[in-house]
Amino acid sequence: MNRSNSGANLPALRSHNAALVLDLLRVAGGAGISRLELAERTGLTPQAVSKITARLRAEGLAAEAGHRASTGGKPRTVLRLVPDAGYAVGLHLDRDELTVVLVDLSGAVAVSSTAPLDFGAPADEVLAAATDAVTAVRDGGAGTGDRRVLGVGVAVPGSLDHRGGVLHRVTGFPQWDGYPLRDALAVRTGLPVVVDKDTNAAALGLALRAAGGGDFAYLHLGTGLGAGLVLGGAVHRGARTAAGEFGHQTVELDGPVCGCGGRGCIEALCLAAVARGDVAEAARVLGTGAANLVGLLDIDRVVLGGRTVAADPETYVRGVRAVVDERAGRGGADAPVPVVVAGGGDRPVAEGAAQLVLAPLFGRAAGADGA
Amino acid sequence: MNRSNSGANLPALRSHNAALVLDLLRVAGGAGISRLELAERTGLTPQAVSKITARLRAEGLAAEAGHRASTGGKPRTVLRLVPDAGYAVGLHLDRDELTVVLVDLSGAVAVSSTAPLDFGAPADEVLAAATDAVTAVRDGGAGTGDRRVLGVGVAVPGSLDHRGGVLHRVTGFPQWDGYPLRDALAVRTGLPVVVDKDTNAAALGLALRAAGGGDFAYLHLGTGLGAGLVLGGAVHRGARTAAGEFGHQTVELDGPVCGCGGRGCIEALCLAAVARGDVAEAARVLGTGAANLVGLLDIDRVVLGGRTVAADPETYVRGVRAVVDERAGRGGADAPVPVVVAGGGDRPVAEGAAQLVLAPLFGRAAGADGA
DNA sequence: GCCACTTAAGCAACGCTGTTGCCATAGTGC
DNA sequence: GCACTATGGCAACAGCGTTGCTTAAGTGGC
Repeated sequence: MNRSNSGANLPALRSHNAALVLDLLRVAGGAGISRLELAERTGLTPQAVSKITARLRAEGLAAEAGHRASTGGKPRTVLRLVPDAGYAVGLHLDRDELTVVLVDLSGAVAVSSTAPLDFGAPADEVLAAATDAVTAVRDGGAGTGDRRVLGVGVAVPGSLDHRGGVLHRVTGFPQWDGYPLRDALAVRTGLPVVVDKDTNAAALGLALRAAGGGDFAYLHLGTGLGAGLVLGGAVHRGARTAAGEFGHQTVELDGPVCGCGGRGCIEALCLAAVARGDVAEAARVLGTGAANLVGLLDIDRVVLGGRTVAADPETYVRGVRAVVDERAGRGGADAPVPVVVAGGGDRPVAEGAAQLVLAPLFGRAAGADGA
Repeated sequence: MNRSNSGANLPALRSHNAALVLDLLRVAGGAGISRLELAERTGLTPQAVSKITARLRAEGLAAEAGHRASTGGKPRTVLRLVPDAGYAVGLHLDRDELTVVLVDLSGAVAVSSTAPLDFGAPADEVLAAATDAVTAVRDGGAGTGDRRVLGVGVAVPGSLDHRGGVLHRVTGFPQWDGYPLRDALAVRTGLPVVVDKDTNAAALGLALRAAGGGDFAYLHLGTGLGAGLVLGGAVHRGARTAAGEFGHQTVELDGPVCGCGGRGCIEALCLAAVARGDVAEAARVLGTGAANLVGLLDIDRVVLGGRTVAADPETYVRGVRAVVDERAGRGGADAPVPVVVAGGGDRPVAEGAAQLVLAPLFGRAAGADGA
């Protein structure tokens, strides 16, 4: 088990194992997975897996889906996740745009929409727009009978308190400082709400597309430069939800002054290169930060995103990969760390926000740090 | 529970809760802790705590130690860890020196010794010296009746594979590349052996002196510059035990060439400043890296160590603290991140190595990453 | 000095967990 | 058609924390 500070009883044991199985079903996707594979992966006995999957089937979360070819005996029964057993709303509040998605348990987007937003408007107006967007996707799309919506995940720019769901100051929008977004939206929608930084949401969503507990970094280059970290399968937030402050790391001692008051911040250098059209240099600077990160945390995979990257993804991937590979080569690493770009424009953030709600179901809630 | 990839059964549940209680007893130290406090901290019922502590007492790991003052009813019985219920050997193999310690469950050093070592000598010779040192501390000291030694933790410089206990190349000592140190020493001593990087060991040992699952960084400045990270109470190693590569992060784009082949590595800049006697500049450079780290991971506490730091601890602490505080102030953090220096010269590494053996007892084994 | 009250800790019964031993089911191959 | 193999469920079981109640050990009022 883990190093969480709380004791475990039988219900906790049960939900831990159920989450584990559910996560394996999720990762298996449409292909499904058999009971014996589940037993091997979890270390539980086949009988225990049978009991657990029976419960999941009774709850409607899992279903049998055909059989594998026999290997000399009774063929294995394939189980898969029932995607529409639950949904989550993902809401991305950006500075000028609102994106909302409805995703099912498998992570597939059922409904999605985008609208302009003035994040600088009074809180009530923004909240009303957000509430309307949530209501719209809950009722939208075809076959909208009785969808079980588990909650709303909200991704916002800037720093905040994840535990309390309270925003801190967002650069350029001081009126949000101290605003209890989680509780306010929970009252309006009648749903549980989780709030997190946009980069954390994106990182979670992108990390969940792959299996396992690998360590993962998402680097977002848009109007600013930030990072989301997923360590051991869960978002690493730190005690104050302040982790991921990637843009203001110093990569040039006594370098040019940054808007934050520091000197030689990677964000300032990167954005300056972008501003003068030197994409290759921006990618090299970004790659330097990525290489620092990979070396420091032994990250397994780096994903780039954000509008600026989306404008010229190949140059950024090539530039970042070059720096990361070169550094890794010096360290004697065997396999290079993959560097890829996130697809889908800004939607990964909204999808990741929805995953903030779903992740606990799959045992991927953060540990002692940011739960 | 956690996001480990393995299922949990009743014995796992039991040992999880036992470890949790044991960790609270360890942190409480000589002051002890009552059953009801344990119940509050763990979230378990008082009755469950009674059962768990009864088992621990039966195994000799815990004992009753007096009573608290009454608050109107039966006074609480204080429980404490029995330190000599188990010991661990910590071995620090450095480039020119061998340090060995015997610590008890509470982390107190019972026996300790240091001897010169030629790490460049043939492996057999080094191993023989290490084995002798282990044997000496097992039998050394007073009242050496029947100490239960749980294992040997070994800290070595340079990169390695923690899982397999195999060394990679150590700068300047290529003959160790691929050497199966763990198994070799396990055979010679007849004890379980755990191998880790010196910085990781030091970080673990220093982090365990405080309670809780805070995120902690140890920065070691000696012949090189490295870091050990403790996230959520356990060492963060990454999938390849490569995390903590702090010294070769770039803090000056196109800066001076470093021995690693890169440019502007923090290690090169820091050591260059040390070489020309500019301790304040070295501290500033180190502080820049520390601030990068604190911002990226939302680290709670930074500890400095290593011979170079030990030569002028106050200047380093002051310099690093200045940079970290200044950066934190810009980010709007409330409380400054403490920056302190590790006491005890090189012994923290050996003590931490011993904690590599003890940590699992207290539920602080690494998670999916490096277990 | 006695009694009422409060708090701590243990005993016994209980519900629920995963495990074990055994059996039914459903295929393959001779 | 039979022997064999692998899958998966049924039933009994040991062990976990929980619940309800009892006993132990103090304080404070009268």
